[in-house]
Amino acid sequence: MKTKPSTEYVLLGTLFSGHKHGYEIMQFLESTLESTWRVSTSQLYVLLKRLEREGLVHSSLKTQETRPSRRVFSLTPPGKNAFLEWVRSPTERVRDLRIEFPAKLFFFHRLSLKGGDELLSAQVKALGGIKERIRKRQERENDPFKKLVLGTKMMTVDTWLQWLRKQATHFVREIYSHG
Amino acid sequence: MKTKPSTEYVLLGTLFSGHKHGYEIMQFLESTLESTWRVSTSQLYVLLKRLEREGLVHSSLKTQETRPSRRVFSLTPPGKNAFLEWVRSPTERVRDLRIEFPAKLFFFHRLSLKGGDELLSAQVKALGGIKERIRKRQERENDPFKKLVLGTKMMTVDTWLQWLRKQATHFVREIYSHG
DNA sequence: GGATTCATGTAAGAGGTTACATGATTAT
DNA sequence: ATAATCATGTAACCTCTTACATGAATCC
Repeated sequence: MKTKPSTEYVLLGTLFSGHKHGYEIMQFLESTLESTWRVSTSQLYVLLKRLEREGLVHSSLKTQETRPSRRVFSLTPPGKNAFLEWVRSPTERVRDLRIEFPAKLFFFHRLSLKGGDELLSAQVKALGGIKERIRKRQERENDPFKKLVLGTKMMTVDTWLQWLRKQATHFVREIYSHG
Repeated sequence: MKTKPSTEYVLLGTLFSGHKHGYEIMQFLESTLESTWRVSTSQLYVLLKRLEREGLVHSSLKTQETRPSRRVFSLTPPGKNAFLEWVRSPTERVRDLRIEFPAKLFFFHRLSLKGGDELLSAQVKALGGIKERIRKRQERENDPFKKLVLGTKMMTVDTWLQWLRKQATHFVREIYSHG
């Protein structure tokens, strides 16, 4: 099965705690995820339409007296599953960690989901595998430029590993102590 | 003036040392920049066409006896300038550093360009400015999730600063000691 | 009276990917 | 014989961005 762009999972996540209409989703994202995850309004409606076509989301029109009608969206059971699977899986590519992993932690926090520790250790394990592959390539690489590039990759992975073990772990622990 | 996607500058860079035809550019990128910068063959020809339309590159057909004709590309003076300006400018967005900055260093190395130290210090300065802005936002941020995200940004900037001051500097110095 | 908020969308374009098309030549 | 190399391209599709369109209601 083809993996979806993560923005769609973020939209599913915003509907996890209950139905919302498009404009409401937009405001929610702006106020909570803010600079972490911006979706243009036009793109938002396109994605919602797609999610509905795929059966992950269901919508109905609610007319209002003094305001334009709202299209209210809610998660279907497959949509709920798709989100849960996404939010519990570690991010595979290092370049995607920057925005995707914090978003996952956000939902663990916001929705008081269980399994934050499992996600963390799964992510650490995934990065460990990547690190090992980089190390092996570094060993048999002679070209100084390619060594330099592999060095930046190794550096990035190591930095994320440290972050996962300290800041992210600390953040996840706080979810349960306060929630 | 609208900035071009950096792949186009990389193509200009491959022509800096002399004319090449499309297939040759492809092989050059595969063997030298390898995993750092991959362009699909179809996209390569599209980009070359665009660069010619914009006057940064000039081409002519060379027929061969036993092989298909080649379209040979070379830099025009504006193309040369555009490349030099790009390669000497620091990367503005942190997320672009990963692939763009090593590519710039690659060309400094490969083409024995002068001003590597200047690029390094300009990049350090640019990151310093970004770091300062993150620091200020961190100070007045209270939301724990947003603090966490700002933390990842700060971490990334710091890691790159360290890399620039050590590995990158070392690499640039070696250009001149060996070249 | 003018800007912002509410509320939803379409259209055009930028940048990229994968698949497809062609066809001779050389290496295994 | 068959696979890989040489050499150039088109077509379809995906994701996202920016601009445009509409129109009442409410805030300043």
